[in-house]
Amino acid sequence: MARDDRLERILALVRERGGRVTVPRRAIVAALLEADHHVTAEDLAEAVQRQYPEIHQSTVYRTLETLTSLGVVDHAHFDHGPAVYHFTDQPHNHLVCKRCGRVVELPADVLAGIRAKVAREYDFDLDPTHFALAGYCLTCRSSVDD
Amino acid sequence: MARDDRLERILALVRERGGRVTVPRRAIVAALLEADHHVTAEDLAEAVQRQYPEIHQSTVYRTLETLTSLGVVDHAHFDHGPAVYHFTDQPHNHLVCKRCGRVVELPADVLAGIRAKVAREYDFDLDPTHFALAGYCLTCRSSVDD
DNA sequence: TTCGATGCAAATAGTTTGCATTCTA
DNA sequence: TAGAATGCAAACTATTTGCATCGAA
Repeated sequence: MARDDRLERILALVRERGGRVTVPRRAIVAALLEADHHVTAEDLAEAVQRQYPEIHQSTVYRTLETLTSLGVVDHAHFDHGPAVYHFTDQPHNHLVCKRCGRVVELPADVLAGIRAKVAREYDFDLDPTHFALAGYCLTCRSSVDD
Repeated sequence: MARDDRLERILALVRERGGRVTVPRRAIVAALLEADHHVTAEDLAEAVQRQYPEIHQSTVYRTLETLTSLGVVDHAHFDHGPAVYHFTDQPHNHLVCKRCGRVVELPADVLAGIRAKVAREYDFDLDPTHFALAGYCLTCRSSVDD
């Protein structure tokens, strides 16, 4: 299946960079492929530990760091709370409600205009997906009372 | 001077809400008025402690929380590292370089268009100043090598 | 058989909380 | 003088690091 192909392709990248393909790395990448959405390092550790209980959280963090430097993985910050990891090939933004914490997804192209403008006028290459965008969802918006 | 007026106005707000005006609160608000720019809770604690060494960090956090719920103060998150506090009457965005950490300011109106669009199409009232926007500054952009 | 990766424990950074005490209103 | 705010210490969450050991290449 395509998922296995992706797994092998990523592991090959690791090798090409002089990295080693280990049981934990394979398991962590596989878990990320399976989750593939808004997972924290802790989520991943849990998933991986169902099969390999001895794999440590710090290994998960280190592997995610490695994958990040390979450009395969990136993370985003939601309001307070842990970072969430995702593959770099599906860029999208997150809107996080400051009141209820609900997360709304936003296709990356919605911010394309701003990105161009900021590049032009501020010499800054925006990666608008890195941080979530905060605000209030419709429900909480109407109940804001302060 | 105008700064003292602002101080008193803010403290009056605290009182109106049933809060109490104490020495620490006065000192913390004064310190924030003096700094008024990209200050962390720790910065504020330090500033305040030069005059009142016994004022504790946790009091600073609690006071900032109070001021936030009054709508006077807000904070923003830069890439990793502590939150920075500012008054709500000077909204602006921050662009933070993922490589060198440099912070570029962006007038709030640059994102006004997006804000309207997101409100219209996603029923979400964006507060784009809450999180910094990440990316690469011109200098680091040209030296990105991974 | 070397050196990169791991497991574990401990450190770290930023922030929050419980509780007895203090002091504003 | 009631109860809000404080100081202090301790807890907590997310993440990083040092180091001895293990195992992929």
